[in-house]
Formats: sequence, C-alpha cells, structure tokens
Amino acid sequence: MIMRRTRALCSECPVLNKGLCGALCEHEVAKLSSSAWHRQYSAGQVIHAEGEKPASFCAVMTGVVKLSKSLPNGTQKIVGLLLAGDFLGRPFGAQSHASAVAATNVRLCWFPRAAVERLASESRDVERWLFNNVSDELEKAQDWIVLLGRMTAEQRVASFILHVASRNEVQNGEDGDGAKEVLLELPLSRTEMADYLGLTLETVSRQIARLRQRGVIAVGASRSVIVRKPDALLAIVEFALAPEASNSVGGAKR
Amino acid sequence: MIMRRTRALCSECPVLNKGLCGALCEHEVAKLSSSAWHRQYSAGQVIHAEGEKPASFCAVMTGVVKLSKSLPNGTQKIVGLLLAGDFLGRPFGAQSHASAVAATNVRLCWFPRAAVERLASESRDVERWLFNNVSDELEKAQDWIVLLGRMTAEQRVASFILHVASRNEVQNGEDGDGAKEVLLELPLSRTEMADYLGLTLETVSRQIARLRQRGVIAVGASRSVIVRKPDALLAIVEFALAPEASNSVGGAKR
DNA sequence: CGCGTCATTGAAATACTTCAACGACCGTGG
DNA sequence: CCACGGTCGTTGAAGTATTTCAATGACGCG
Repeated sequence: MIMRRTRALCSECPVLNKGLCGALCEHEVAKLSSSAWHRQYSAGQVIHAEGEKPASFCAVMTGVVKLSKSLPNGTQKIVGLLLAGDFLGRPFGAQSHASAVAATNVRLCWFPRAAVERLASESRDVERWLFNNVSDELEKAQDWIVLLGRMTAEQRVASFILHVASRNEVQNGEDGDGAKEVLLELPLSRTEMADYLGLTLETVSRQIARLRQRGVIAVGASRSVIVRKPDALLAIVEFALAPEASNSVGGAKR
Repeated sequence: MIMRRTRALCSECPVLNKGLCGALCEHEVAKLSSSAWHRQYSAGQVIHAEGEKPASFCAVMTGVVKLSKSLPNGTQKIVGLLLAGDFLGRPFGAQSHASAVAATNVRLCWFPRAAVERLASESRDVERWLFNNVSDELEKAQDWIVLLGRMTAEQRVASFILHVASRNEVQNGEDGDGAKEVLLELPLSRTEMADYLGLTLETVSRQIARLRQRGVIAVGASRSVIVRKPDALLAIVEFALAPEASNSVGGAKR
C-alpha cells in the first residue's frame, strides 16, 4: 500500500476555522502547518489500531471516521463517530482503547505529536482547547448512553439522521411548514448503523422504510437521504410520534 | 440545610494514594490540603446541578455519586457512576451537562477551583493527571456504550455487579473452584440500576433472582450481595451463560 | 452474464416491557 | 405494642418491540 502524503495547504482546508486550528492565532497555524501533512484513506482502511499508542494527532478534513471497540466474543461495536473538523488522538500519552477506521473516504490532516504538545505547553489556549475537546467527546458519549439506554428503534434512527444532518449543511428548499429540507449522505452502511445504534440491520432498514412511507424522509440513490420534515424527526426524538401520525406506539418508553 | 464543612485531614483519607492526590508529591499535597475541606452528603442530595458551572472540584472519599442527564420528556437517565477515589469536575471552565447526585451517603473532599488550576499550571504531572482523568472517563463511557448497545439484560446485571465488586475489595472465602467470594453492597436501588442499565426495575429484579437461583450470587439483607461464583459472572459477561447452566438463551446476541 | 455485497421485506420467535398484585421492611403515630 | 401508610423489591401473566431466520431484489464489478 502506498502512503500518499502531501504537504498541508491550510488555505484550502475546509476546516481551517474549526477544530484545533480555529483556536490558534495566525503564526501558530503557520508553525503547525509547516510540520503537518495530509493523507487520504479509502473506506474501510484502519487509521489507528485498538490499544496502540497513537504516533500523532489528526483532524478530519472530509469524510467520516468510526471509532470502534472489539468485544471478547469477536464482534465489534462502534462507540463514536468523527465528522469533519473533529480531532483524533489523546495528548500526553494516554492510549485509546478504541480503533479508528475510515467509514467513508477520508482526508486527514496529521500533526506530529511533539508539535502539538509543544504548542500546548506554550499556549494556555491550546492546552484548554485540547482539554475541552476531550470533555466534549465525553459529553457526546454520555448523550449516546442516553440514546442507547432510553430510546426506541425509531428514535435512534431519527437521532442518527438528525445528527448527520446537523453537520451536513446542504440546505435545499422549504417544506410546507417553513422548516428547511436537508439533503444528506448517510456515512454508514445499514450494518454499521445498526452497530452504532445498538440494533440489527433489519430493524434499521424497517425504521427507515417507515419514515419514508410517512413522508418524513425520502431516500435517493445509494445512501442519500432528503429530510422532508425536519420538525417531525425532531418530534420523534424529543417525544415520540408527531401527533399527525396517529398509529400505534406511544410516548416516553421505559 | 446545614452545610457541614470540616477541614481536610489527609492522614485519615481513604483515597490519599489514589486519584488526584496520588499523583502529587508531598509538599503539593500539603499545599492543597490547606485549602481543601470535607463535606458529607446524604443519599439523594444534589451535589452539582445540570448545566451549572461547577464552583470547584472534588474527590469522592466514601460512597457513590451518580451522574445523570434529564431528558426532554422529563425523565432522567444515569450516565455514569463515581466511586471512591474518583474525581468530579471539569477544569478550565468547561461546564458539564450532567448533574451529580449522591446515590449513597457520601463524603467528598472539595478543592477550590483556583488551587487546582494553579497546581496544574505549575506541575506538568498534575496537568497530565487531569487530562488522563477525563480520558479515562471517556473510556468508561465508551465501555458503557458497548454494554448498552450489545448486551442482554443478564449480561448487564452481571457487568454491574462485577463493576461494583472490582472496587469493593472485601474478600471473604473461597468457592470450590478457588475463585474468591466477594461481599459487596449495591450502591443503587433497583430503579436506579434499571436506569443505569437501560432496563426496567422488574427486569433487573428478575435477573438478580435468576443469578441467585443458580447459585452465582447470594443476596443478603438490604442491598448486600455475595458473589459466590465470580468466574460464572465473568463468563456471562464475556460470552453468555456458562456451559453448566444449560437453559435457554445462547451466545453473542445482536 | 454471474457473483458478491448490501438492502428490503415477510413470518415466526423471544427478550423485555407493561400492567398488576403482593410481601417485606421501616418509621410514624395512635 | 400494634395498626397504618410509605417506599422498595418480588413475582406473575399478557403484550409488544425487536430479533432471528429466511427469501428475494437491487447494485456494482470482473
């Protein structure tokens, strides 16, 4: 396998103002960029193996990275997703017990460990950013715990679509209620979604079909989805079925 | 309500060598202890409200603190548990979106925010400890995601008991296989356990009953439990039923 | 075209929930 | 002392959301 590394060109970076770089002042960015490099990964490629001490840090420029843990029985479970702008890696030598795998084609911007740690020791802002980054990850993980512990299959699927939509601002038009329609590409296969959501792939498929039948979403070619009624999706997540959809299943379960 | 604050007496602290203090050198401990204070909380008391920016940090000396999030529909979900030696609070101004409530009677050792942050800026070790602490929390949260996404009710209950047991080293005797029996006190009510494990209280109760019927555990007065066959518990978590227990349900589900 | 992977859909099985009743424990007040 | 009401835990029976098993269809690729 050929390692395609290219020098970092920050001016063209889609996440220059987000993530770590967004927290840096100009000359800090310049310093960091001189030692940074870009690399492409195709879907399925392993970025970081479980238990391994990561050599460096990186930021996700485009694509989606899945974080997974392998279980004693041999199966895997996705425990997190990194979208564009997110940061991967643990400063200060803490090794992560999850592996990182490209879910889609991915472009990463790598920074040498030493450069980041030096920057952190020089700048309180950087140090705080790194700290807050982990805190935010923890926050997200806790939200996921809520999802897995409390939500029905329908709510989980709706949550996932909303989550992806919130990071994927390709607005289309307006629906009847004035809420904007959103076009998005699901970054995961049904199997992976099931894995992430704690369901089976069949259940995920069925729930998507139900949402489609009700006109909440429309599914296009490959993995593209159009959210036709964002409000309805939100209502599903926050409570249960929207009042209009009268059939079956009621409110706050469990 | 009376605020019972007492000066910190480190020499009597049960977690002196664990947690943050374990990472400090002697004169750092001395410095910190001069501004630290102890406080008791009875079960159910709120230690830190959701969304509030915490005034300080604290370490759990005895007892168990539950971290919970409130859902849009009004219910709550426990997203984490802090046992003796664990550290509560986010340095550097990141607010936590979870509330902390005493699950049992609890003794906390509070440190002023300024003292901890000063210590962190002076000592790279302290800074790293704080960082690794959050990383570890994240790691634990991810493990819980695996539990909630992949495990059956039986496995969840078994996991919980093992988790408590691992922090509760009150060994008793030996069982036939040479594995040590462990006596422990469940820190949560059935309702809370159900909340934590993403089940209903009835299911939790039934699973505990089943484990008792099989002789894997014995339940005593109030919430005390004796783990009679630690190996069997572990086998349940890691795979499924131990081979001896032949009835129903098979291997790796979902 | 045929083959593999991925998604959809149906029917049967089941783990878990829901609803409901009951018993144990415990402090309160008669 | 015992009756009383509260919380908490247990157990049973019925219901249901989700899984499991199985078959079929859509798509991309050599």
